[in-house]
Formats: sequence, C-alpha cells, structure tokens
Amino acid sequence: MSDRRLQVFHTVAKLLSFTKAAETLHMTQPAVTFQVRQLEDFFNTRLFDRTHNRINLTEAGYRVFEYSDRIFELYNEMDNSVREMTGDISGVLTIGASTTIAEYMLPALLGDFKSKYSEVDIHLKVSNSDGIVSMVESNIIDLGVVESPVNNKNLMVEKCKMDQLVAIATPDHVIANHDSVRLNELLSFPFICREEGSGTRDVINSYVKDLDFDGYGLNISMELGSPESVKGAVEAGMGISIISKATIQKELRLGTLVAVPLDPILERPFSFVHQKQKFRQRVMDELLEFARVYCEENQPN
Amino acid sequence: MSDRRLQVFHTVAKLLSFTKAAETLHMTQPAVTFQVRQLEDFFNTRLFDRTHNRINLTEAGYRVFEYSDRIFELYNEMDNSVREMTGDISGVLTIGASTTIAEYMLPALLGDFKSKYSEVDIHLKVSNSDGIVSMVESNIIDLGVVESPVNNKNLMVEKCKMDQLVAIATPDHVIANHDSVRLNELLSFPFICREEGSGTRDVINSYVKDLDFDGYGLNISMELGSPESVKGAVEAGMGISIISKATIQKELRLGTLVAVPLDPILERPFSFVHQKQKFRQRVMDELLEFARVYCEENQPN
DNA sequence: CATCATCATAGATAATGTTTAATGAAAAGT
DNA sequence: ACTTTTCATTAAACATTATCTATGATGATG
Repeated sequence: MSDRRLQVFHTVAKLLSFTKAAETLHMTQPAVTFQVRQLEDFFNTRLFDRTHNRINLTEAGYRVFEYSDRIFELYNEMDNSVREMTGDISGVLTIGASTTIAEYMLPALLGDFKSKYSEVDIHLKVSNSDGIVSMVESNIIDLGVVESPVNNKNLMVEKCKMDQLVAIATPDHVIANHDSVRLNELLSFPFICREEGSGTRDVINSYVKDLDFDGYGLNISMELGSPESVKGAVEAGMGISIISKATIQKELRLGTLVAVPLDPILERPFSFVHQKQKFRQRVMDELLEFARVYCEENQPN
Repeated sequence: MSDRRLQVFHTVAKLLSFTKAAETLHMTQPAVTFQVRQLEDFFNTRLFDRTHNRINLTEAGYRVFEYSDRIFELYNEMDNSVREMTGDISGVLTIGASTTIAEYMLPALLGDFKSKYSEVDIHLKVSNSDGIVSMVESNIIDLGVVESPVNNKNLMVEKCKMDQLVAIATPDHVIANHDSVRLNELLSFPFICREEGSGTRDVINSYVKDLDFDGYGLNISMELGSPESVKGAVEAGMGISIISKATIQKELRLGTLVAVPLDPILERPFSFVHQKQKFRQRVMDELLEFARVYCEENQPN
C-alpha cells in the first residue's frame, strides 16, 4: 500500500538509479521518471541531482528520503498491528534464493506453506548468494535463503539445517545397502561431481580436507555442470557421487538411486537472511517459524 | 499528498459518516465507499461497523485510525521541513470566514498576500462563526477568521484588530467634517442599522450600553438586512449609521460617504483560529504573519 | 407502514499511471 | 576526435484506477 510517488522515489533514492529502481519495481523507467517528477513538482524542488551521469540526492531529497523511511516504517507497523489483531495471514512475500535451494528445497517447503496459508502470495527470485544478500540489504526481497555463511552485521541471519549431503549410487551398487558409508570406502569408485567453484563441490572438498586423508583424494572421473546431470550420470551407472539429499527425492521414490548417509554426517546449513528491523511482515515471521518446524521434521533421517 | 485511501478513511473515521466525508473531500459518496473498501480489502477486514444506521470504527479500524494520524503527522512534518529548507512558499490553504469578513476584509488581504506569494492557492469557505470553528476543529479548513470571541481550548486563537466601526454619513452632513464624533452627537439624527441579531448590531448595542446613556438610545429609523443596503440608505441621505470601516472603502474613495471615527474608538477584533498542532503548513504561518503586519499598517487611522 | 437518511452497487466517464518509441546528453571505449 | 554505450527525459498511445450518475437496499423515525 502507501503512496506510490514516495515509494518510487524511495527506491530510486536507495539504489541511486532510475533504471535499477524501475527493474526492482517491475515497471519501465519512464514511469519512474514520471513519479519522481510528480514528487518534485509537489515539493517544488529537485530531489535528485542529475548533473553527472550518476544521480545524487539533493539536500531536500535526502530529507524526503529520511522521512519516507519513517513513514514506511509506520505503514509497516500499522499493517502488522492490524493483521496481528485480526489474525490475518495474507500478503505478498518476496523471497530470493540461490539456484540449488530455489530448485530443490523451496518448492516443497513453499508448497506446504501455501497450502496452509492460501492467501499468501510468494514471489521467488533466483540469483547467486551474493546477489541474494545484497537484494535483502536493499529491501528488494523480504527474505533470502542461501547456502554459504553470511557475514553482514546489518542483517539478521538464521541458520537452519535442512540439507544433508549423502552418497548416491544405483540400487545394485556395492554400497547401496550400507547403513552409512565412510569416505575411504568411496575412494575406490569412480566419482562424479560438480565443477570446481560450485557450492556443493566446495563443501565436499573441505569435508575431505577436514578428515585429513593422507594424500589420497576422491577418484574423480567426471565433472558436471548441474545437479541434474550428476544424477543422470550416477543413474546411468557411471559412478557414485555425493549430493544434497533434497535434490534426489524423486529418484529415491522411483528407486533409480539409493542414498547412503556419510559417516560422519555431512550437513550443510542454510541461512535465512533478512533485515533486522523491528517490524517485519507478519507473513514472514510465519514463514520463518514454518521453516524451523519443517527443518526439525525433515531432519534426522 | 499522501495515500488517498488512508486519507479518505481517516476523514470518514473522524466524521463517522461516509456522506459527510464525501462532502468534506469534495467527492461523491460512492467514491468514498470505494476507497474505504479498497482499504478494507487490503487489510482483509472490516474497518467500519455498518450494522446500525450509524457507522462505528471496528477495533481494527480504530487502530488504523490511530496509525493514520501518526502517518499524516509525519507527512506534514516532511512537507514543512522540505519547504522550510528550500524557502518555498506554495501550496493550498483552505480558509473559512464569516460573511462580513469574507466579503469585506479578506479580499484585500488575500489579494495582497497572493500578489506576494503567487504560488499559493487559497480556497475560501463562507459560513457563520460556529460553522467556521467546527470546520477548523475537524480539519476541514486550515484557518478560520471570525468576529466573535472563540472559546475552545483545543484550538489556537489569535486576535487581530483589523476592524474599526465608524459613523458614516453623506459628505454634506453636519457631522461630515468632524474629526471624531461622540455618541450623544449622533442621537438626534435618524439612524439606520442592521437587524437585531447581526454581529454589527450586537457590537453597537453593547457600545451604547457600555457608555451608559441615561435612558436615551439611538434614534433608529430603519433596520436593514445587509451592509450593502445600509450603505445605500445612508448614501441616499436617509440618515447616518455605524458600520465596519472595511465595508466602505469603495464609497470613501468615490466620495459618496464620509467616515467619522467614534469617540471613544469602537474596535472589533477578529479572531484567527487554527489547530494547535506543532506542525502546521508553512504557508499558514506565512499568512498569519502577513495578517499581523497588515493589521498594524491598516490600524491607526 | 411510509418516509427519510445513509451506505452499497453497477455502468459510464474522467483522471492517473504506464508503456512504447524516439531524443538528448554525458561517459567510456576506440 | 569519434563512435558506442548508458541513462534519463519527452511525447503519444494505452491501461488502470478513481470518480460520478443513477439506482437499490436497509435501518431509523414518525
């Protein structure tokens, strides 16, 4: 809700760009110009300095920016306050997540959430971890879910163990009926994995390093560019792999793959990041709580 | 500026009536219904209880009302703050005044004001004193100018001596070249005046009473319903009268009437009334100051 | 039970906001 | 110095939203 002109202005002021503000607000950039000018006409003064290629807030603009911040905070507080009173869980929640999470973890979680709270509309943006964090910072998204640890003291970070990495193989493979498998048992088999630089590969690398094998590493026979292709290769019997359990739910149900927990267990916590302002959207608190419970339930397996 | 829905809602909540809110906001009542419903849809709850013929705020509505108050205050503060910074005097000012003031005093004052600050738009509403005061109270107008004293501790009242009552006659009348005239000198002439109940008549009555004549009153030969008709009668040589100096500027310039100050002087202060909130429109402060100066200048004559 | 006052609804119209396409102006690359 | 690129503005067509007119429904009042 709230005043369109102020909202558009606020976004431009935050991003210091008409173009980026337009993208963020899902509108074209002339429309942004229009709204900002409305506001400038109203105040009878320029709010942005456009003399250089980069725009800057004028003194008046800065003041409007500060006030609009406070005004939006109040709007937000009002919104929460009313919805809390009426017990209403509805609204729009904009979430961002890194690729793997967005593709394998969130659909199930958000699906469940949505079936519980049907009046919530969820918008999901996909980007890499850094992108997600900066989107949270600039209020483009309400909530970010990323793999890597986040170090940003301006934001609230909450870890959630939803992901476990497991060894996978075809059902007829030697390790298929083990209850768990130690790393050295895997060394002899051809190993398929993601390319250097991927989040999953990083985790596996440091797992191997932590266990401190005396020189011997994994027998990497193939490096593939996506979780899907890795699964495909393993299903085709080309080797084994270590992969996020969340990504292979369908294959487990179909019986085309078998998952064997590692010993010691290899977990990768997810981080939920969001602004640490006092008044968040009620829907978001609800989703966070929902996610916590979800983690507990889907955890120890 | 600010959010239309909230603004409309706020007005309805204040007046507890869709119809009255519509009048106040210069719109039709269905439009008010529309905006309120937008807000109710947004919050997913009713804000007004319409079960009885009189509407009432629901609990949620009351909360929104409180918040909107704070939000508008911020908007207002932002507005003033920015305009103060840029030295901008512009905007819309809605003034209300009682008939005589609106017809004879304000046109000159507002004309001068407007020629100094051409970007100010002034809306003038005319009503009786009580009506004006209650309009100020419910924020329908920003500033009220009335004759009678105002006793309302919720409002700020500022007196301003702009009006002087003088004796008027044709230029060939006996009293025409007096520097001043005492009441007893007037008693012998046919006296024309406003009807019982009018503000001017009240003032004259109490003036006569205060001077405590021993029984003799004015020799009232005619009671007329408007300042214009009183002037006309005096111009036609039918008698003398006592009238607000502001109402006879044109006649003085034309020479069709002569004004003689009373001894003692008979003054009628005007009262400016407005809300006493901290943040008023900058334009209004400017107008008040302008009026003060104006009073000083047009005073001692 | 009829009448008045008040809010709701529907369809037409007016006002605002948005997009597409073209233009201008400043910075970066050649 | 000259193109290319990036970013904001302008203008006109188009879309959305708000408002008005006319009318209906409901509760209060005499």
